[in-house]
Amino acid sequence: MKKKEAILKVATVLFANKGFADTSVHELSELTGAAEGTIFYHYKSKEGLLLTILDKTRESIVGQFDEYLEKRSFDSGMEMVEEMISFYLYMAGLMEDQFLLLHRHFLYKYSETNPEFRANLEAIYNCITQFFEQAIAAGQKDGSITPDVEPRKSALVLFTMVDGLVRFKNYNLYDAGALLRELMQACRRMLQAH
Amino acid sequence: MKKKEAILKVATVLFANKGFADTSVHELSELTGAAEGTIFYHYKSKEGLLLTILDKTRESIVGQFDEYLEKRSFDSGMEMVEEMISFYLYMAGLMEDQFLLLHRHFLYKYSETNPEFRANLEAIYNCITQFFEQAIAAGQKDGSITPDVEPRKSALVLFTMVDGLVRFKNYNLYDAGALLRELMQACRRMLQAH
DNA sequence: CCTAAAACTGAGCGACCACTCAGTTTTTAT
DNA sequence: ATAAAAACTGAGTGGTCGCTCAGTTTTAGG
Repeated sequence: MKKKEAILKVATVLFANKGFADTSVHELSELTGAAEGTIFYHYKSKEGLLLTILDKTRESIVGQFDEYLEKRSFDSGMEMVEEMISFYLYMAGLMEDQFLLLHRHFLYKYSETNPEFRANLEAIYNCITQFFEQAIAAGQKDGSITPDVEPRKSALVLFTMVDGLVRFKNYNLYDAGALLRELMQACRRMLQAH
Repeated sequence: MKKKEAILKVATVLFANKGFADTSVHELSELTGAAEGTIFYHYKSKEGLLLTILDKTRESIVGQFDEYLEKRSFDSGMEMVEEMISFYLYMAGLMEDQFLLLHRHFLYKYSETNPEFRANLEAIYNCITQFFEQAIAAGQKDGSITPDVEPRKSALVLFTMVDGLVRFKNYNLYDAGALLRELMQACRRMLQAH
């Protein structure tokens, strides 16, 4: 069971950082110490390996979000929004390769033809956006968030911002850390009741 | 000169939609009617072809932004911000393939080792973010935008949002059109003076 | 019409690709 | 200890890749 895990781990890093087509099975074999045949023994194809990685990624992300929100409680909806943004960015740092992978276009190409890819991606995005939506709806109930915004759509706009920040970091475009404070302030201004 | 252009056009579409590694020179040859040798006659390598595409993309995007902002004038900084967001999204629709290409990771991989890639990407991002920054600074002067925000960082947050929306559209994640109104409202709330 | 430059061709090359399979080693259960 | 199952191996296969190059066709100027 050692090599099976090693293959998955190394493949996650390489697929995320080098790309799917640019990572050869030969390379995976060299870096894991497993023969090429072993890779195909555990995962029937290179695409199958990618799907397994995506599966584990979904499991991990959705699991950690569920766990976090079960344990935590919040004084207000607005606080929940802020804490969720922090937690998202914390997770993106913790699972850097997986979040980088989620920004890779080949996943979305496969999901056009393979429903298993599609289902995993949808599960991840739905989980996150739904929690944002719940937070906004809760905030509108307790008065911490303005009733002028539409919860679902605002949740997507929030996600756009947070996910964009992660993309900045992953693509080495701008210093994401320096923007965190400004992003938080922007979200607060965007949602706060008067 | 006919085939040289055709190669560039077809390659732009395929690199953006299928990816760089997943597009073969053979395929480009078939779709353009040019022999494989012709492609290497005009562009010394596949990577050279990609660089030429990026070069034209930068030229086009920066050129159109400059032209737009030279011709237009705005009543306030806030209006300029709003119009720039509209124009960005308008351009992203007009040059769909080029904007999709800019979200492709292979460009950022090449830019780590090839300064010509880096320079083109920086020119594009600097152009857009600087105009956003100018708009915010102008708004702070004319009183339409709150002095509480830092122009440069807020410009990057704005860009995060707009670029994220384009990504949603390109990746077929959510209906970007339905989010436009909410995004605009979010930007206004985020920046408006009291 | 002539000629030189520019545009174009496609067979061929070595390298690499994902994947297979017949056989070996290791693990597990009895 | 033994046998069955699971894990693992790596040489081999057919195919595709980016790219070259010797030669042909088209274009442009005098």
